[in-house]
Amino acid sequence: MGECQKEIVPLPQVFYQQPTLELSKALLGCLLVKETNLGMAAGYIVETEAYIGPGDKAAHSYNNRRTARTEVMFHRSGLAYTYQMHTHCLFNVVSGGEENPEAVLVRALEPRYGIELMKTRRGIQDLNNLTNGPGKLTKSLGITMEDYGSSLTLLPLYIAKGFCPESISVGKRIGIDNSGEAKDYPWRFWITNNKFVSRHQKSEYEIKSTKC
DNA sequence: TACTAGATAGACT
DNA sequence: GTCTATCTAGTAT
Repeated sequence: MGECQKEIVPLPQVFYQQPTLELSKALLGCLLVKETNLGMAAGYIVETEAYIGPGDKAAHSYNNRRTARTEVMFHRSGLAYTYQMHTHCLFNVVSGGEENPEAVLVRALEPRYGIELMKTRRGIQDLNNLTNGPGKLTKSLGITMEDYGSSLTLLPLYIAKGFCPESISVGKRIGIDNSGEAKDYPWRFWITNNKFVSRHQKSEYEIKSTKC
């Protein structure tokens, strides 16, 4: 409302061609946008996890498992990989390039645009509880299985430039306790001290941002 | 902090 | 047909 949204445009394909771990960090601070006939909803990405293909037991594509569900992971980077989990839909960014099935899970957002719409979709008023989890953010933005395989460089679902985080924390991934040694890999990234992260956890280390 | 129910798609036998 | 799962919300301890 009254805010200047003119500069919100999708990031180019080349953005998605960096290595998955780099992409996971680069996505922090970016704006995830979904436009529907109800309006636009968007938030800054504040938490991600990397899932690195055939060698990662926690990844759906472990051991190059190629099924109807994981098919899109084998396609080009920058596509949306949505996945139904219990009653929720989770959103991943395909990475790694053709025939290299990697992905970045977006775990939490900081609400930015369309906040009233998000509250309506979630049926709650608490801003702090709106998008602080992978299932919550998809519901807030209206991301569904219909977005499976869509390009993030095109409307209605896309990622745009946001801000540059001062510090990034690194730790173990969440919710993959049955994945053997893979559960200890430090492939979770979040913006240090951001209150919208899904879970507060001790970081293994922190990265002071030098890019942007 | 710990547990449990909810309620569903996809993978596999 | 059976089992598992990148989760959430609610309740009990």
